[in-house]
Amino acid sequence: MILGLQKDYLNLIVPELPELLVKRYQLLRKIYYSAPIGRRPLAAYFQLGEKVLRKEIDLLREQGLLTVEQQGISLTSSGKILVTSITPSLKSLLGLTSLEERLLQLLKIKRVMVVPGNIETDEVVLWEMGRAAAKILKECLEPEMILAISGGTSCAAVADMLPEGPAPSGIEVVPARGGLGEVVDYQANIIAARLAQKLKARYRLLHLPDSLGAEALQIVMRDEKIKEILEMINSAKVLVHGIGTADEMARCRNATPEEIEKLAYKGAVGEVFGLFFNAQGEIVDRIPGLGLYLEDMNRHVKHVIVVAGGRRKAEAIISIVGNHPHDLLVLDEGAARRILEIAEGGEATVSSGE
Amino acid sequence: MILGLQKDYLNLIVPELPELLVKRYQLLRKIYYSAPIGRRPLAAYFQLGEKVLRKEIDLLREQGLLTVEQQGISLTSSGKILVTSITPSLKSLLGLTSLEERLLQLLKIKRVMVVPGNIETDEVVLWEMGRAAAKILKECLEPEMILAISGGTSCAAVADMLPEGPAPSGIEVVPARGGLGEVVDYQANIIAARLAQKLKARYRLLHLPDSLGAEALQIVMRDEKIKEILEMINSAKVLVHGIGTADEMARCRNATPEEIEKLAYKGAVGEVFGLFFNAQGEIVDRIPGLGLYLEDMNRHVKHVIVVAGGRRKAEAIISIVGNHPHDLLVLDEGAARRILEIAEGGEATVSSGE
DNA sequence: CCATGCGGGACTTTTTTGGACCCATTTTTT
DNA sequence: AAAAAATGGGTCCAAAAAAGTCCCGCATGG
Repeated sequence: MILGLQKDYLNLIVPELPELLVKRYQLLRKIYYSAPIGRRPLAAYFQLGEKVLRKEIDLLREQGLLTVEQQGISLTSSGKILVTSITPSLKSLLGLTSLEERLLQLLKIKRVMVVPGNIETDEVVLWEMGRAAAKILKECLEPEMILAISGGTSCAAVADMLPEGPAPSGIEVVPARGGLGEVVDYQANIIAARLAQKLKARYRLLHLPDSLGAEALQIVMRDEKIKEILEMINSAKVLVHGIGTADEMARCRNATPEEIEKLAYKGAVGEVFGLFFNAQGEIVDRIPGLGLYLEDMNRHVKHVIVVAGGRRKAEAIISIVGNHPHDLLVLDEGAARRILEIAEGGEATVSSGE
Repeated sequence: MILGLQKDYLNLIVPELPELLVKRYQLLRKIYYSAPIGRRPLAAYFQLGEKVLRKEIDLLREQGLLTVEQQGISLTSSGKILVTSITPSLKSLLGLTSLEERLLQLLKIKRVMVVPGNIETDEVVLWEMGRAAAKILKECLEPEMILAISGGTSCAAVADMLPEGPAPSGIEVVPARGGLGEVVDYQANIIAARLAQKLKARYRLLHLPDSLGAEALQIVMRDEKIKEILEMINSAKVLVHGIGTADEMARCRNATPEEIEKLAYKGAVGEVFGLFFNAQGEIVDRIPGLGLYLEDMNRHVKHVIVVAGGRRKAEAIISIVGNHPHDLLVLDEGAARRILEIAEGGEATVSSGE
């Protein structure tokens, strides 16, 4: 057996380190986002016994990382600094850095960022992903840029976690797509507005009337204001979007059983902008609506930031990110590990339903 | 509280890490040097219960770091690699690296190396120090060099731990000093011979007859062979020596109680080459004998490697190393911490007898 | 050939852990 | 203003894990 990096030594000689580390890191992270929070809700959140959690809290309090007062548990300034600063070393210690490298060459993208944890079992991972993506987003911003953002909880997290502060001037934010009767699209508008507020930028929304017939779209498109926004969307320089799994998207738009079966037959695994992709990254179906055209996007866009988390999103991420030249992927550890499991088992093809 | 380096985060969030780490590291290190060794002698060595030690052994075995067979416990190849490779990261994790930096500027020397552990409670630390010093020594070697080495267990360890292998040609090894009726000087000769053998180099010894009168020294010095060796010693380019505490040296040479009292009165704290130094680094007494002259040494020598370990050697090290431009100091964690304790308590003066 | 020391297992005692409460107090809600 | 809920802290007790002790079969080395 050949020993690798320095960090691996630690895991060999103190194998209980990762467990201790992630347990306490998760704890601190949760408190960071939920402070002040009581012992009982915390224990319930992590499904731990009350005494077990109390012991951890006592330990961390003795380390000066948190204070426990009548109104609940909060982080001290040291604790806050730790939670925000430890991530890089934690990542390399947990092997997430090497995970990132493997993803980078597997998906052939320019940059990837794996956030520790699994969004499906720890909701703060969503905020962490949002924070990571927001940080990247800020780096991409330039004056007079048009920024398109889509809907979904992931994108909402990006907007939420973006720190309010100075930003390049003249930026305009638009939703990436206006759909028909979709809650998600409604959120896209809200998210765009919120993002613009954080960036102190202007924004334009794309409101389409509910339950519009597909043929009526042609008429709506002739509207000057709609046309203008559509042009803005398609000349966006930065695009932020999440990724949906095909089945969830179908269920969410109240599809009939036949429609769902049809989607499955076509091999749809992922959805983005109302477009359904199969495992090979080909479009196999679309939800009627207006917004981004993929061809235009590939021509004009400068940065595409994809945010997605959770093991069940793995196939969709492979399908979409692996087959399009996206700039940057922010995902969680759960999705990352699952992606590599799938890739190592059957090279980017959908298989092993777990 | 301001958080410092990355490593410190780990110690904050997993405060039990150092304990686990050093316990297992010491264990592996001991096995490394004593393999194959049984469970019971190991438990006795570390003063642990048999069951406690067994648990650690089981854990390390499951990690593939050691094998336990009928004839005892040994390290696997992974274990050996780990013990020899983990030292740097271990040192920075235990704060030894910052200890080194503080020593560097306190003693105003060029290079310092702190070996984890305390020689007084763990004898393998002596071998580790020897190995560290031997490594440095190898770096210093050049062809046609004269190498002087003194006596003592520390220097013996250096010679013992030096790996047999190719070395620059034409090197000659001499003992740094020939004393009168000293066991230590006898060792110096042996150590020089052993070192030369490891380096495949020539060596010259300085044998002086026992219990020679001080006045007889003058006569002996006129001997051609003795003179020749003395010249070699005083033109040595590399010098390796240990450090003795004044009281131990006095006791070891069977000094009378009056002599010991006299030494204490003069403020002697450390000894090297038969010269006694007070806390200010001044020579206050000397054991009759032949060998290195300090003045000559300072003029010709290129590298001086000092090896010393143990908390009780701290004062002596401060006295001697802190007041002479020695090149390199190899010491153990015990001595290092004690030195800084003393220095912080009373700035390089002898105080706080613990 | 025997004595010594080895690892491994079994048994018992001790310590630690973990779960379920209750309590006084503060904060929030009504 | 009063009641309701949530806070941290403390206690009791069962369960589990840890640790000390002893014994056994076996290889090795004198």
